[in-house]
Amino acid sequence: MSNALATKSAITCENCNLDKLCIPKGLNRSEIGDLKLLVNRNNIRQKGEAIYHAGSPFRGIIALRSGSAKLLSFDRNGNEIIVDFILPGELLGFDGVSSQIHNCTAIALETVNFCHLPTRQIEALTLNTPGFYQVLLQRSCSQFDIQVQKILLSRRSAEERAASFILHISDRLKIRGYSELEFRLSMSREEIGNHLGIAHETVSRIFNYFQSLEIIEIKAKHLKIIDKKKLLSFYKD
Amino acid sequence: MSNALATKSAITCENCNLDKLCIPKGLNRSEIGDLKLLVNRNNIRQKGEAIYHAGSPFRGIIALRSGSAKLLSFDRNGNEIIVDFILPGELLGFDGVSSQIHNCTAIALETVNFCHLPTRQIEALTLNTPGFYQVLLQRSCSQFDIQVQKILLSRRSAEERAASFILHISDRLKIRGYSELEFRLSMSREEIGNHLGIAHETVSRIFNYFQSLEIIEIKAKHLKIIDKKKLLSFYKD
DNA sequence: CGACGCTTTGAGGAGATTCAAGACACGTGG
DNA sequence: CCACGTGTCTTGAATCTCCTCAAAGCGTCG
Repeated sequence: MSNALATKSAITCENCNLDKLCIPKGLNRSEIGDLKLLVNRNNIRQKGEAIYHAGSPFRGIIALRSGSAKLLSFDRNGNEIIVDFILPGELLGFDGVSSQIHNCTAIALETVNFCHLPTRQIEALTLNTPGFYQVLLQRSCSQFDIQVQKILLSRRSAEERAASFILHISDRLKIRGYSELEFRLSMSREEIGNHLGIAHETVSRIFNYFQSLEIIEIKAKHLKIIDKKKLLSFYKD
Repeated sequence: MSNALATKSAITCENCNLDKLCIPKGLNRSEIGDLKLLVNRNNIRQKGEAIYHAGSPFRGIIALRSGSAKLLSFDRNGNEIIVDFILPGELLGFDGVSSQIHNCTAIALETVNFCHLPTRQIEALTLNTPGFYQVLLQRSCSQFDIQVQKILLSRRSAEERAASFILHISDRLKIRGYSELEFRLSMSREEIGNHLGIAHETVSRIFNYFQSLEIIEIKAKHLKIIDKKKLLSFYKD
């Protein structure tokens, strides 16, 4: 699954199949032309490798082209806390903009291919490409909206969080043309629980509970949504 | 306390005593000159009144000059969830940038006085004032860093959250010249609990527990930090 | 001074965690 | 190709933290 979007051909921002999702969204054709000259493409990381580390200097915004990653911070005991999962077409790196030092670490959950828009080029673009600043600001502020959703979610029960997690991944995969009803989870139960703020045993119990209700079928990392309505009602009620 | 920063004289961005905290931070003198012509000053709201509502169109960024506010969203049952408290000198409104519709509601916790930088002027500034875009982007991305801290906090015990809350308010008041050890909480136990994700009875119990340990003295809304080190150790251990 | 809202305090209960042990899956080397 | 070992996932039982419900105390403001 993760390789479906990877390619060795001459993909640029103009023909990249992520064009509806990535930085170009919000730019016109000429502006995309500007952008493609400035982006470093075809950066690769293997599973477990870091894309950047917390504490390292901010070097620019990253757009995932294939594979998935986890964005994490550390609590006072050095335990990792997974702040977000990143899917293809999603942007990464905003945790370094404010202080110019990355606040989080980004690690590949499987082989990833990404584009990199260096800091210097961001500055150049904001001067020469009027629409670019708005795209970037809009994106960074949409992170704010997303975080509000996370706060709301953090007040809900473990079952609601698990349902929300599945539905959220499903939606994001659907947007980029994957099956919304059957997919592979690239992260472990441990990582899901960490992200949702619940124990991995609880994740396991709830997934199997959903299975017993014939809402989903789950076997290891392979997930199939059987009854989306019922899953939604779990999330909404 | 809340009135110390309010004033009826001709305060502009250049002589505003919040100049280290508000939008001008990061701008040079000439840029501040540009800004002051564009800002609407001396907007007032009384306790309980809204500064803006969720669902209303985004009209620009707001800078609190005096008083405090709560920023809230609603869960599926219509209960309010307090996303943040806003103190003087802090910016408000980023929840409307991404979709141009406010995602949250902002309500005064006491009489507030604020400046308003309208959308149209933001666009003009980004074209004519090179540094402005960076300030705005930096601010919106710093919200991201703050949200990461909130995720970390949401994993911790009720006692740790309460200690963190007190220390956080203390730090923010100190920055703008108030006593860091003795101050008035402008929000109720209910609102504190809502914000921290714990029941208001739990907030009350923990505050009184801290008092029994001679870490703080608390009487109604008046709070005094007796032993900051012990409070910090509660937060860090 | 009375009423209302906010805060405190207690008792009982629910949801999720922790600890522990067993099942399963996957990759490695023989 | 199978055996083995390691890490992941599942399942159960005991425990704990925090919530909910209830009632009384306190403060504040008309």
